[in-house]
Amino acid sequence: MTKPTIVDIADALGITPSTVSRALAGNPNVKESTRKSVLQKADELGYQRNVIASSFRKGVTNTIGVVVPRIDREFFSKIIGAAEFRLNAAGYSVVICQTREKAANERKALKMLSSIRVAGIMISHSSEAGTEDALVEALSGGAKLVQFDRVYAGLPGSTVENDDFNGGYAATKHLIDNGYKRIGAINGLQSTIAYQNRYKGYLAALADSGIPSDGSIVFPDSIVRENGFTSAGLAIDRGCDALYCTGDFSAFGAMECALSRGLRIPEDFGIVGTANEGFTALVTPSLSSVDQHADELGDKAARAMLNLLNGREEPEHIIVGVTFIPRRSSSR
Amino acid sequence: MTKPTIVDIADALGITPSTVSRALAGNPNVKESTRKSVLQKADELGYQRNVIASSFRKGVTNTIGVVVPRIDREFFSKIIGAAEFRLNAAGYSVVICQTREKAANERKALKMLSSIRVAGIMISHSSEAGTEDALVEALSGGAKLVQFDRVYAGLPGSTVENDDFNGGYAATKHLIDNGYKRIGAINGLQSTIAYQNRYKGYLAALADSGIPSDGSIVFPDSIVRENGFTSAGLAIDRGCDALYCTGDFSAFGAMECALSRGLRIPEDFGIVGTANEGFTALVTPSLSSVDQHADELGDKAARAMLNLLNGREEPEHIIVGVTFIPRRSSSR
DNA sequence: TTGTAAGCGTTATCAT
DNA sequence: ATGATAACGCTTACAA
Repeated sequence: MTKPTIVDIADALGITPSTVSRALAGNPNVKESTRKSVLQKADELGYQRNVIASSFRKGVTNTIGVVVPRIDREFFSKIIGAAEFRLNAAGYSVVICQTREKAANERKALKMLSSIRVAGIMISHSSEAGTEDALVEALSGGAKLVQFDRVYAGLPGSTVENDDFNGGYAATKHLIDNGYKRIGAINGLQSTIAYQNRYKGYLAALADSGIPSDGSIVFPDSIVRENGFTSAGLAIDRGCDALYCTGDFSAFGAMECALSRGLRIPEDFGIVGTANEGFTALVTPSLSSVDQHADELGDKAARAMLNLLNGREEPEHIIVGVTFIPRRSSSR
Repeated sequence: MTKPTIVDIADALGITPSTVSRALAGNPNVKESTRKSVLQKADELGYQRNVIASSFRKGVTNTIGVVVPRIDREFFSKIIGAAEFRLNAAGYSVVICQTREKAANERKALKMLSSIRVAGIMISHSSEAGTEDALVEALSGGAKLVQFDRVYAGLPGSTVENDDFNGGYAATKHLIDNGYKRIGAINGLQSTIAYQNRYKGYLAALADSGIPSDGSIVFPDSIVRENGFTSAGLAIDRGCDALYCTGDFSAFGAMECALSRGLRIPEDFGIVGTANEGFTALVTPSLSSVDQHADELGDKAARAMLNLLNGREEPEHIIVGVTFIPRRSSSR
């Protein structure tokens, strides 16, 4: 026997499908007794709403598309985990797409999401820019937009970002407070806004303490371990006694370099990273880092999405605070 | 103006929607010239198939549900990342659900997936058992099943698991080969089949080398860092000079304990972990570990799913090999 | 408060 | 190779 529909319920009760539909949808214009009998019969028949039919009729699904560069990065997987939790609780399912940092993949993902008529799109853009048009196109069906972490200006919808400026500021200030005198920065490719803002924080902290900045000890490379190692070598050659790093892996590379040169950490050389990856607490010496509250960020992004879906008109622009976690690598 | 449909294309071309539908679906019974004109007109009008309508008509979506305990664990996020990549390439979208190790959440997730009529379900079960009925129910609509990592017997569909036995065997054998004499095990709660199999591998390696096993140096606790520390203390008290650990965090805890007691690693004490988490290569001393090839596992699980979706009848039961990665913590 | 009836866009069946 | 037609299950004006 085939799955029961609202018609079956209606027939069994001697009423019409519209009333059943209304009762099931919680429409207030349904007599309490009618609602009760409908719900009971539905239960009795093992009725399960045909979500596809419903979505088809309404022209939109109860699905949220989440687009990230990669899901297997701790930061993103935490965000997605938290977002999924809240969205699921609100009755939405979550479709994920990875761009692997490619604009072409991002376009494809957006196309796919719009084709399955998602109710909303949550996105952290790939490092390759220039997908605004595809995003606008994907929203043409009425999907709501929440951008998080990596955000484009000039688009509709809400945004959720870290307080990157203060992350950079706090980390740098901590190094200053610990007596480091010549503090370099491995500050990431400056095409990424977040990295720009962290760098601004770094500069502000130096300025506030009357320390002149020096471009020769700033290394705007991709923040991988190897680059951290290389840049740290140059920084040390140029007289640095500390490094602010906009990533943990580059910070770790820097630490390896300093240790390989016989420097003691934190006595001779201080290092702070960013992201508070799980490994930072486990390495020797443990690595100070800026925690980005990924869980909170994911949760807030999901809430912002739900607000839009629930009819909120004015977009929200949320800043999620960061927390500097001092550890051994910079505490003397 | 509203989104164009196949009716618009048909009207514009003076043919019927059926033909347009067939042309778009790649039905061979369509004249080449007709197909061409349809595709061109579709492109011209900016036609996008209404996937919901199509799914509605066909009774099934092009969506695969993936159920895992948590997405923010490296092992699972890698699996999902790889699976998403392959499934997307095959035209499927991926819905994710987290159970957070709770059977109740797993039931809810399965219900949700069946309600959105997913074409297939890929699942690694929560540690709370007993959801077979919900799974069977969720499959009643015809969805295909692939179980991975944590697998129940007696269910339809394919399975993809690690070669846990050989992981335990190889790691233990390596310790033996490095001259460790009294090798304990932090082997995880034995309700998990994978841990059972790893433990069997451990026992077999000992037996093959003529080393008697000793239950007093086997610690079947939850494999968190703290338990690793505690168990290692007992193991050391009981004369162990090495530990096989079925997880990396417990192995790390064990390492901390050994170091805190003034033991040198690997000279005095050897440790191997399992999972090859990112941090294992970064800690001091670096931690030997069993790599589970999470990417490969995710990819193979996705392929198994695609095979079922493409009509394969006989389920596959795939074992994904593991690789022991020797590092400093056990190499002397 | 409930019923009527139309229609969402696609696809499958049957006929031509 | 194409056309005609019905149907998938639900929602929603509109009418009663």
